[in-house]
Amino acid sequence: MSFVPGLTAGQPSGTATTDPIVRWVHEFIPLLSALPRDDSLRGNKLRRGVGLVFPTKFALANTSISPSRLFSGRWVPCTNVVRYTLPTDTTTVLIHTDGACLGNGQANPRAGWAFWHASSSTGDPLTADGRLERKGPFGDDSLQTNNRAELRAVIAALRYRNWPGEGIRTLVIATDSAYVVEGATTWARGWIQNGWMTQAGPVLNRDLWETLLGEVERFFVRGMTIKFWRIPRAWNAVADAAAKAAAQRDDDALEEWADKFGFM
Amino acid sequence: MSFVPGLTAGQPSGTATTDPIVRWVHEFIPLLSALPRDDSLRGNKLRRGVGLVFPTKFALANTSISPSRLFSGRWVPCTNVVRYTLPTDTTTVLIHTDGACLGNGQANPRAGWAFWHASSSTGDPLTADGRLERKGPFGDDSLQTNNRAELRAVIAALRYRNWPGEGIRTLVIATDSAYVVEGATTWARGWIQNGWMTQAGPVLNRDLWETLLGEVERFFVRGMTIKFWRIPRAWNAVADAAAKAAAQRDDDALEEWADKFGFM
RNA sequence: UGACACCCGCUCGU
DNA sequence: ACGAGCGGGTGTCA
Repeated sequence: MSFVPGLTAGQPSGTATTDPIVRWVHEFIPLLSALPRDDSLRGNKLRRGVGLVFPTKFALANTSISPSRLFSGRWVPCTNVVRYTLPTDTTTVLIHTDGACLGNGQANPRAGWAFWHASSSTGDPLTADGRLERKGPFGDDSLQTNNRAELRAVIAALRYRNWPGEGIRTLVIATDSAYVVEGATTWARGWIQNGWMTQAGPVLNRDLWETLLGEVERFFVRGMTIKFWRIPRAWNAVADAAAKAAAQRDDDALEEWADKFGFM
Repeated sequence: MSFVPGLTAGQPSGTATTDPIVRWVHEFIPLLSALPRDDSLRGNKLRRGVGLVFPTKFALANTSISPSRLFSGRWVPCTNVVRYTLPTDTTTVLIHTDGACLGNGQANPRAGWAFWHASSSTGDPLTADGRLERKGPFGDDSLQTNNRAELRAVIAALRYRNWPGEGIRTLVIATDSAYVVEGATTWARGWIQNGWMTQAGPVLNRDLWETLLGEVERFFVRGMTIKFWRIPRAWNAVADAAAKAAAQRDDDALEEWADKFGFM
């Protein structure tokens, strides 16, 4: 998690220090005062992110070490599932996301999303999935595209459960989409500063980007952090298969945005 | 047979005419002046095509009419074989080609090619076949793949005999490989214009594509035209069986490219 | 220009 | 059921 540059820019450069406590105060106090006064950060209502805080890249992401080697299954009693956590820090949980769009860019595209968040006690992967809705989270008509599906998968994962309520302090989102990872961790800063413009015009899928940032902020004030990990496609087979299957399902795409909450 | 766009672009659009003679002059004169000055088009030496002329798709290729219904066997005295020609035009001859590659993409692939060009007077199909060489026509090391085998089959068929010498004016190559048909009739134009690049990098099997185009040009100046027909796999059983058998033969693949010329 | 996805099609195979 | 060999395209950004 890193902070929006504008909020910390006021700190005189002469006061630079390596004391982590001092750094924390300098970074955190202005951030708290910038929190929205309304209650949009409470509850689980959809909200647009304001650039308060941005996700970062998963630091342990290495050249060739796969998620399955870095994270290990750990049985979670209250939910009765096996989540994948760091052996050194069981409050850091891994989720794989993926989007699919059959006929992407063609006449009748069908987009679907999925994420893999746990395994059953018998070892079967537990996934959630769905068709991409015809409307965005704020009611905008939208197209069925691969990139919207990738973004939708992440938002679905973030909104699936009250993750901090499970004691999770860091959620690692593993995806093969550089669009998602770079957008959330790098490009979003610039977009917020320049009014959501790109070289070629307005940023596309802005509604989903803002929703994603909104979720990150909602979790931030509850002490949970979001990290992104760009993984090779070959490491994302479970979520990939689920997303393809969801896109293929014969039921038509829902008209309106519809959150899917996990049991409990 | 169609002409390279750049060579006819000089014709003022105002002179458009439907007179076939005039059209022929406009198209053919610049083409002739673009012919290579050297003698690379004479004899039967291997040469790289330069984009002078491209094969086209067989126009009579229809939804569901099979080669065996469209072409009929016709005894050719001087060679003592039965060739398959159009009843309405016995100078148009049909050849089936196919490539095979056992263990394609695996550790030790074995590629072979075959074509079916005639039948004996007793009705047995006459085919030619071989293993794919380890080196390309210009000496490049190359892999044993299905697509190289498909291309090799076409080149082998074209170089098998002095076809125009038999009075043939159109050679129809029937293959189940869309890679071969689209590549030769559609994609090759673009490749020549942009330096043999594709979205993902250099065009693969360029040596074989250039050789194929070279043969087309060699025949063009002798008044013979090459047409391609994409047929379903089920219609290519004879060539398929021969190609598989050639790939399976225990003799190792030849190191160097080796043309096979038919008897006579 | 580059990158990562998402596909569509045909073949070749295990 | 799985994979590779090949091409065409769009979705998106820097």
